[in-house]
Amino acid sequence: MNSEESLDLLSHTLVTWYRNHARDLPWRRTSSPYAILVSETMLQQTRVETVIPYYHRFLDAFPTPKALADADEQHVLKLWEGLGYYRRARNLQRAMQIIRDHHAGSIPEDIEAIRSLPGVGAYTAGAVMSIAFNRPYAAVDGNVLRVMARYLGIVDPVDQTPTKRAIEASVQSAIEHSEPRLFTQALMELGAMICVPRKPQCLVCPVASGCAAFASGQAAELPVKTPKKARRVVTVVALWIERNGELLVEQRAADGLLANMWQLPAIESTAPIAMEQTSEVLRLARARLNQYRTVDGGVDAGLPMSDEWAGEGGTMIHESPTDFVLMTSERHVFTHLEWNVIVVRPVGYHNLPIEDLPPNARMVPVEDLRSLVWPKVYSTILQRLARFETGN
DNA sequence: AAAGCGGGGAA
DNA sequence: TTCCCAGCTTT
Repeated sequence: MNSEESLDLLSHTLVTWYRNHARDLPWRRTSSPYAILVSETMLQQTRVETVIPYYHRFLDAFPTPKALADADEQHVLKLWEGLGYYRRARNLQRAMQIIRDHHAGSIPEDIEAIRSLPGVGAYTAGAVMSIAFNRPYAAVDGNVLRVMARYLGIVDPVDQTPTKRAIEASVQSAIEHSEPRLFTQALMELGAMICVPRKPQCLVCPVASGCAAFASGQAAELPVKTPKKARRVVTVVALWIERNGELLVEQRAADGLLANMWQLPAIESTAPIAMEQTSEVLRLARARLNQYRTVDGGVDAGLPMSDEWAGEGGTMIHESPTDFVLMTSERHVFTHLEWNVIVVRPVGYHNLPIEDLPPNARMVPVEDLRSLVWPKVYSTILQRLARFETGN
């Protein structure tokens, strides 16, 4: 079988298999390009089972491009809370603002226009064109890279640009001889159900007869990927400062990790710190607390507190190494780094300048914490320390 | 080309 | 633990 014949087998046999084996997924029950774009965005680097409840809640709240474009960003993030890669949510909203302002409120049937939207790359553009509009544009995701690397017997690393381009060209060739809407989904369905990363089910694969890796017995060894860099470990010392039923919280910066989400006031140290190293944790906690104390002219770090701060018989925080109490700790692993969050409460310190907080900080009643948008690790911590529920 | 960007499920 | 998931953007 030559390569043209084997791609022809893919184009037809795979689609036939898909007609009989497709899972019943929510986004397969719609023809709305908007709903399909929402699903594709949520599905980036995220498993189908994880996405399903988010997909329903999100479309319920934002049923049209305009509804999403006009929404409050924190509302959008709230419905994305727990799903991760939060930039996707903000990009999707920006994209719908472009659709509202420049495309009369509907997703255009135009590959270039779709591809230019923020958060839409080659895969998502191809997916929307093929799935929503049934147009022959290749959509190559991680499933497809794996399936095609095996099917074509590609031993070069699939995460390298030249390899990926070659696979995209093959998929493009195949989809042009197929039913685009079905072909794109069939390829991914095969990757999800049969041609899985470990222990591929070649004996029930509908296209095994054309598969190079099956012929050579290499299926389980493909695809080849370049090794990933090790994660950094970061210690995060977070402050629990509660007064009159209100907790001091901060909104993170508008860019970077967990952008615009909320957290406890925290300080990071790139040097890994064992929990037993109390002195280093205390040093970080003091440094962070001092940032608040200097907001309205408090004392400098390391100096005794002024009379203004020593009121109510509060314990001076610099007097002893026992001026903070450990409340809890939580480890959280991201793709590229690892947080060890240590939550400490200052003891006997009651006079924070709550009338003069920096613009990103607030005192929030404990019962209202759930209305803010929290990263998973803080959601876990708040549930433990404040009987707090977000549903995530 | 490499790195940043979440969270969870499976082996 | 490690891998990787319907990836995109920035540097």
